[in-house]
Amino acid sequence: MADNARTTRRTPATARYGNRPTMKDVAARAGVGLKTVSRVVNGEPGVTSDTERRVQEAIEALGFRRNDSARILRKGRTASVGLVLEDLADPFYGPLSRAVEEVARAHGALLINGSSAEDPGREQELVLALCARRVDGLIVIPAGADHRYLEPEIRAGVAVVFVDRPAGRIEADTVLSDSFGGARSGVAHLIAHGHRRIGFIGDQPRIHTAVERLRGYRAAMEDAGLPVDDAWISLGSTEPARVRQAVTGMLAAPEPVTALFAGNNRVTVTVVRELALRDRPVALVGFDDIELADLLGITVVAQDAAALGRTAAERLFRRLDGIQEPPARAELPTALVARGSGERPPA
Amino acid sequence: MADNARTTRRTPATARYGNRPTMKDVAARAGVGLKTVSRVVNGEPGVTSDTERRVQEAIEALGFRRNDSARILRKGRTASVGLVLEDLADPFYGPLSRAVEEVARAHGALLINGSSAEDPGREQELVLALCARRVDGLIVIPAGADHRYLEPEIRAGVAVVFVDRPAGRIEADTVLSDSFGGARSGVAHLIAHGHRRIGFIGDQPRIHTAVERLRGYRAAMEDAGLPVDDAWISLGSTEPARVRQAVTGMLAAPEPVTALFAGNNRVTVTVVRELALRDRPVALVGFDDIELADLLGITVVAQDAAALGRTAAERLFRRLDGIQEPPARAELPTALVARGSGERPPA
DNA sequence: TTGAAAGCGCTAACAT
DNA sequence: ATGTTAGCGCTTTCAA
Repeated sequence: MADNARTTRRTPATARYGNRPTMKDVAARAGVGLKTVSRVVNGEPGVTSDTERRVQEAIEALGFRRNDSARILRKGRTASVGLVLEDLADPFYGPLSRAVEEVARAHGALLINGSSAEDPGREQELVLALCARRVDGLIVIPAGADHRYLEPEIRAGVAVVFVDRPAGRIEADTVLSDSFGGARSGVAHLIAHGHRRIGFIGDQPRIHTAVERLRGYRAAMEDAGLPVDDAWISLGSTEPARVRQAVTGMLAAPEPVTALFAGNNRVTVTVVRELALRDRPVALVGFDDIELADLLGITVVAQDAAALGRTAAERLFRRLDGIQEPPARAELPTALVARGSGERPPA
Repeated sequence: MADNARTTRRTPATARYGNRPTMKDVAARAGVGLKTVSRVVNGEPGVTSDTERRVQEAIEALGFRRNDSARILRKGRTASVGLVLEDLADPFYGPLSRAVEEVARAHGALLINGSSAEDPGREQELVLALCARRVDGLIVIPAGADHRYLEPEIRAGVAVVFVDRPAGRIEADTVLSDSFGGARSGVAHLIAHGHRRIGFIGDQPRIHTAVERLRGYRAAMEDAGLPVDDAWISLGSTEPARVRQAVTGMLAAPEPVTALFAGNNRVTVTVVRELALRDRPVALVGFDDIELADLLGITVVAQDAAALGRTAAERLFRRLDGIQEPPARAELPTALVARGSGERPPA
């Protein structure tokens, strides 16, 4: 046993992986060659059942588990995909992430998640860290507006799919919800219920969906031949304080709005809370569905977060399977769910 | 250029990593040694600024990015941690996961997420896959009740922290919410408002928190000297249909309950929906806070999901930093948030 | 059926 | 300041 692999380690200072047994150790213990262990571990044919048994015993005895880091290095595939989103704690992204995970799992891949916190620098840092790990593919909900930093990676073979928002300054597969159409139909719904002065409170203008939804708002107003007062439009942070102020401003005007369109789930929540403080019956339609919105009677334009994730992941794995199509853009429909708040007539 | 590394590849069939340039390629292009490239890439000292510039140029020109798979193999640390939870789409786990991510990020580590879907087999499969990847540490919200399969891994040096629910049949660091105390105070709150017949609707009895909360319920009843009728207790799946049936049954009895305690967020949501269909004013306290519960006036026993995640992750990284303490159990407090539904008097 | 040898791309140790 | 060599633990290739 003097030349046991353990004793010949040159670098005992750093206990690698807690000094786990390797295939070499298993081979030594079972009295077989390294490759035979590899065959057993991977279920490859060409091993007699007797040899296999001996190897299995050695594996059990030593508590061996294959080191996938080495396998990955050798095989050149990590069987993992990265998902960079804004914030996993946002109820919109949880289901999206879960849907991606399910598709990845069906393809035998693990999912590495990262939150950009809506910071373009952090997005890039995360994406490149994932590229350094050689994830097979990447799904990105972009925070930034310029993704040229990804060009070398894509050329090198990383598959990338953008979801929820489009890529900036590069061509790439993209899966979006129909923000424009959804907002347009939501605002049209308010107009159909008699409203003529409608406020729009949305996310920051550098976010694509915010701009698209505003465009939908304007289109609906124009379709109905209604004028739009700049005071009825407020884009900015989704911080409650900012949203509250916007609501207050629009309702305090000499000719106040009689209805509001909220640009996303976080805005909607704050608007609902703010309106609950007042007597005035202001109509409301929000973009994104929210848990318990049914009980509160909140009319929403719902998008299917899970479908976004699933569609993006399926596209990604088709790319990984080698399809050679030009980058495509998919747009998923939204659904107007009338629950009361959007059907209130003007005061 | 005849002996360029590219041309001597033995395995061109499988385009590894899309045939990305390696440090060797960069070294050849910059006319320096491999180790010099490594020094530049890792910001190590001992490189003249002129050499560094040439290396940087080669890196840019080739679009080189360090292959962390190789680095990981060599260094024996993956700088990643795994988190196995029940379902990332559940609003309770999103914030928990995000909190873990933030701590991991502060330690330079990435987070690999996996959902067990409350299936012990899937939990084990995920955990072992993460061990094979040699994640530095693991945070587990267990679905199963027997974690002896982790013993070899823990002996081999993987740090594991259990959160939200304790490990089964092994000793391990654990971070829990005070389910017993929280439920007890929630039920005591209902009793203090005059209720004597109180129903308990909880999750499946194989889930530790469900049992603990039921124990809290019983303790509160006993503290008040109140009898408990078995018909007032219903444990099982959190499927809406099952919960609806439980509510219906308890309210249809000859001596119906006048208040309900809901064992977790999913149960609460369904109970609220079910009660909204009836005229009878049934009091309700739910375990877990829910978005918009404030507007619906739902009294809850709130636990801090982010704090659970943060505490568990901090414990994990202290383990990775080498502390040698016996496994400990932390228990985080809950908070009763009165909003109306729990203060309704008996009908 | 089995195994020896080469090498994935990097870093550690040791020259120069 | 820079380079050379020897692995990390696995899979691939090829020979026995």
